Amino acid sequence: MPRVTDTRDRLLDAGAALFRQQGYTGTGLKEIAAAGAAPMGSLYHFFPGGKEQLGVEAVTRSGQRYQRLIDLVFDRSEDFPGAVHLWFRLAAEALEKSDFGDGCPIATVALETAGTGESLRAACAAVFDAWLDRVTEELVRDGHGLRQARSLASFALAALEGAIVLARTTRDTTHLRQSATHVADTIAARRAAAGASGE
Amino acid sequence: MPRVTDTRDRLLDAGAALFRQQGYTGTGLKEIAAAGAAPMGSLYHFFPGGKEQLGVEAVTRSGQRYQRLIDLVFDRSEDFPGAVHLWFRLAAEALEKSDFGDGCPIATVALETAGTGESLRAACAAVFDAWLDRVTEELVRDGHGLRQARSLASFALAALEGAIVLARTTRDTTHLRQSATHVADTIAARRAAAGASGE
DNA sequence: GTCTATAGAAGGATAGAC
DNA sequence: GTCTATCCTTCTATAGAC
Repeated sequence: MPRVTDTRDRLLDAGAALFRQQGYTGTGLKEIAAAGAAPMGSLYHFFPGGKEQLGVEAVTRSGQRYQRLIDLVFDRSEDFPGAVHLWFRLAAEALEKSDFGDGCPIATVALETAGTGESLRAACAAVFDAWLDRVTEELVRDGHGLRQARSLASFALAALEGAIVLARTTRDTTHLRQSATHVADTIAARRAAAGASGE
Repeated sequence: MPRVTDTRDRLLDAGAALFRQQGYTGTGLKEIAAAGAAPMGSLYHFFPGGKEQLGVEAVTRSGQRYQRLIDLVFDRSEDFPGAVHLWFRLAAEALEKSDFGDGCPIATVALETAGTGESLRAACAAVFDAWLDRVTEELVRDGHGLRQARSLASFALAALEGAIVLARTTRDTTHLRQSATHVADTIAARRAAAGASGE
């Protein structure tokens, strides 16, 4: 006996996966319904707000899931520079395993809907903010002042996002390894400087 | 008496602008024709390959135009760290002037078509490679070894692209200023280290 | 080369039986 | 809650007059 949320979850997962690979406008509701093994009627039963509602919920879900991966990265790393290397490496492996299909789960949707579609843009922004909060927290724990931690978190996430753009487009994960090195080195140097000047 | 290329150029410019703001799948050919003040018949007269051909040519054109802006940035800067600050600042100003509409002219299309649409993906990759070549050349001129210059170029472009993603999504150009500082500092430190160890 | 009209397919959204 | 059939719009693409 299926739980009432099974179909709904399948649709969200299918949507999240397709949005990640093809973007929001590039994915049709019929495609999502087919991938989620559900008829159109069920899709609109669970998401009366249509594509926009499903998009917002899928982005939010993707954001939460990816945040658990960030948690895992920090759990397994000694310090922040080590976490950066692991994080970027996992991103590179995800790309390689998926023939460069699985990049950032929300960046494509974020760019597509930054100008049109305010609700989706806001959902993507909330996800980025949550990730930045988590990374900032870890940098503070690693000895950085709050202000600098915020700045470095934005920098690290930006480098990751941009490296994924370059890697997917050129089909070359070298970009991720290169950015990882420079980001990790920069943050290590910053911490040394902060420590030296009296934290 | 209109030159034969006028209409064609207008369509390319209109397409490039719309793709930049809304992405490839989010922009319709009728929209491009209307923005270019041309009927559908003219669009297919100049672009018999349809949307894909127009997309490839628009991306290529955007890439060349943006490369001239990169040239200008380097012309006006004393050294590479200074160029980074100017470059990121111009990107921030473009976003602010356009209500966060004008980000990277090709990143959205690149992410949308990375998996589907090989010709567009290749066109975007060619643009990124050309930009990276130009930046690498400048880093070499600034005293970096070729290998390190390539790596730093990829890193700098990645940080810019990612910061634009964050800025457009959160509607906050702080991300661009923060990444600019860290990228400029990192490259300055690298150059000092390379210079000290005997280039 | 320019323009209108329209074909043919795909997309989002609904209705209504079960 | 599930599923099918269908409406309406939009999209890419083409035909054909001028």
